[in-house]
This record gives sequence, C-alpha cells and structure tokens, in this order.
Amino acid sequence: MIKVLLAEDQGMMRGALALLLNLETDMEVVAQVPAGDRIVDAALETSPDIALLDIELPGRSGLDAAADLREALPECKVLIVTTFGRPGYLRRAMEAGACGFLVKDGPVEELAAAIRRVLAGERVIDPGLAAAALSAGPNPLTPREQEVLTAAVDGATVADIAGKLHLSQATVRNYLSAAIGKTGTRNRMEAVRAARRNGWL
Amino acid sequence: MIKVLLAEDQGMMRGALALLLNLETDMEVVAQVPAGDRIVDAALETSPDIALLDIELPGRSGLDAAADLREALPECKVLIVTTFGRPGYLRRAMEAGACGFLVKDGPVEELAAAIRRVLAGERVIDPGLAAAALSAGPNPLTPREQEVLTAAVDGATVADIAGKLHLSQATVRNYLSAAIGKTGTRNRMEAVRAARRNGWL
DNA sequence: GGCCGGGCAGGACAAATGTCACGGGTGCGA
DNA sequence: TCGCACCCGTGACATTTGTCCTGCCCGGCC
Repeated sequence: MIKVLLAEDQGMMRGALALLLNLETDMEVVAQVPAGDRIVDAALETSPDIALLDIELPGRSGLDAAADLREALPECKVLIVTTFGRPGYLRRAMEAGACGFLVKDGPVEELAAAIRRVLAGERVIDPGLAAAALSAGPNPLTPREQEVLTAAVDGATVADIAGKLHLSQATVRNYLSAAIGKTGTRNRMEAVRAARRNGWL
Repeated sequence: MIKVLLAEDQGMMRGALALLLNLETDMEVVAQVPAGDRIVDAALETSPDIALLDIELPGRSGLDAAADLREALPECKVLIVTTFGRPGYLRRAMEAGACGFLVKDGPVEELAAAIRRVLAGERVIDPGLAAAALSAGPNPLTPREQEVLTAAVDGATVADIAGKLHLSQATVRNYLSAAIGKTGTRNRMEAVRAARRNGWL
C-alpha cells in the first residue's frame, strides 16, 4: 500500500484529490495538510512513501518544505504539484531534491501514474517545461535584488522598500534598476511580473 | 438524475470534481468545459440542470457566461465555484442571475450539498462573504476607469494604455488618478491590487 | 598581491507618474 | 429645463521613478 501525504491549501482541491487517490486500490492518503509549515510534522507522524506538495502554500513554500523533508525523512519521495509551470520553480524543485514536477493543468489520470513512476525510481517532468527551464537559464537576480523586487510586488514606493529593508533610497533604486535591466523590462511592475513568471521570486 | 455541467480551466481540478460528482448516485456530469466561450454551446447540447462555473476562465469570464446562460437556457441553474471570494465577484454573480456562490477553500462535501440546495430552490452563499460584499459597497469605478485600470495591470505605461484604448495620454492619467483616489491608494500598482481584491475588474 | 562580483551609498539628470484646475460634450432623470 | 454624472481633452506642476556614474568595503579566487 502506497502511503501518500497531500499538501494543498485549497480545501476543495485537497479533498477531491484525496478522494481520488483513495479510490486507487494500492494507495492511501495518510495525511492532508493545508499549510507549508505543517508538512514535516505530519510526515514524521505518518511516514508516507511520497509527498505531493503544492508550491504556493501559507506558512512555508512547498519548495522549502521539500528541502526540509529531504533532511527529516530522506526515504520519502517528493512530487511537486503546482498550478504554475514556472521554469524557476522547476529548477528550484530539482535542487530541493524533488523527484517529479507536475502542473495541475493536465488530466487527473496523470497524477496516480506519476506517483507510481516516481516510486519506481523514475523522475517525472513535463518535457516542454524542462526545455523552458533550461532555455530560460538560471536566476540572474542576486539575493538582494530578489528581496527588493519581492518587497515591491504590492505597489510599495521606494521609501517603503527602503524602510522595510533598512536601505537607503538610492540603493533601492539601484537594485530596482538592475532588476529591470536583467529582466529586460521597462519598469518595476513589468520586472516583478517577469520575475514571477520565471519563478525567480 | 441531476445533470451537471462543469466549467473549470484547471484540468486536474476539473477531472477530480467530475469524478467526485459522478460518485454521487443521483448526479451525472454531462459536460466538462475548459473555456468560458464554450459554456453556452455545451449547455445547449446537453441541457444540464445546473452549471458549475469558475470565474477566471480563458475566452470568457464565468460571470459573463452565467448571464449568457440565463438567456439561452433559463431553466438551468448557475452555481459559481471560484478560488477568490472577492466581494465584487459575489455581487456581479448575483446580478448575473447565479443561484449560488462557493469558494474552493471549503471542504468538498459542500459542493454536492450546495448543488442539491440550489436545485431545491435555495440560494447558497457564504454568510461571511455576503457581509463583506455588502460592507464593501458597490463598485465605485466607472466603466472607463475599469478599462484603464485593467489595461494597466501588467505594467503598461501611460503611452501603452493610451494607444490601446485610443485615448489621449492626459486622459489616461486623469482616469488613473481618479481610480487611485477612489480606491484610497497611493499609486497605480496599489490601485490595481485593491480593485482586484474587491473584484472590481 | 591583483582582480573580480556583490553589497551599499551618493549625486545628477531625464523621463514617467500623479495631481489639480479647467474646459467641452453627451445623455439621463428630476 | 436644469442638474448631474460620465466621457474626453488640455496645460501646468510637484513628485516619483529609472538611469548612469562615482565611490567605498568586503570576500573569494587566480
């Protein structure tokens, strides 16, 4: 019997997937988690064979949680299941030790199939996405640039960002300018969107 | 037997929900649609008793589709099932003639229950959300202001927006300024976010 | 040691943005 | 008929933003 941990914040999605997986005769959902910071605890308690992790979770990112899980429970495989097939997400997922990367766009049948393939030792990755991840190259933004850009997502002014990060306004504008340059965009907003699309934040 | 139409762009979610509803002994999913502009056609072909519509769909918004459906197939009930419980969405859904409004956060069991309640003639609405919708008041943005703001979502400059909408740059800035004022925000980006949060776009 | 790349900051400048006051036009309801 | 809200535009203005250039400090690497 394959023991599955399911981390997903949308209740309806989580419930539906759990129900679906429990229908498979050889699978059992042993834990359902709605937040990223509860993944490791739940895993230690139920010791699943595989963990299905969403990326954008409250509390802690699924990618970070994947890395934690790798340490705490190395024998547990990780399969990332996410809405957004961002190249940077895929890259980070692989670096965090995930065995597979699935987008929620595909048909449901893919899910159970992917689980079995991962447990058989295969790596499951959308081929088109893999190509995109490679062609997009690695994250060109320095840690500081990422910080400044993430602080700018919700329309914060330079002064706001400078205050939040304890930087001079001039420095903030320099970082923003650098980020705009590296993303090949024309302003803050486009830079934020581009960085997000690539999974660089 | 209750005939259900399911409109949802995420393949995995769509498949899982369809499977789940088909497990109910008195329900049958007669149509699955991944795009908003195919809802009416599918409904006319299969004449469902109820349509479950996501809001953010490619092609045509689920809210617009709900209004279309109301005209084309008045006997078909509409239940909005969405990720985002934005007050403005709820308001617009009701105006479009929806009989219920469900957020995907809740447990799966709610879904079948809501379907049955809607078909029994009830209106299904999250009480907390209803309060938020009323307290938030109606959409203060004029149609033009909405257009300009939507054109600004992805970081377009004033010149871009003016070109796209065939307006003078000065006019665009006036509309943006008005929108910023009405949303009580400090700049474009915040205005866009605030308007989105309220479901005004 | 010298040579980067990264973090941090300042100044100066052009361009974009946000605000305000002011016009004119239309259509709708009192 | 009048007022009012919305649409569209202009011009002027202060502020913000984005760019470029300069400088300093640090740590890693050849």
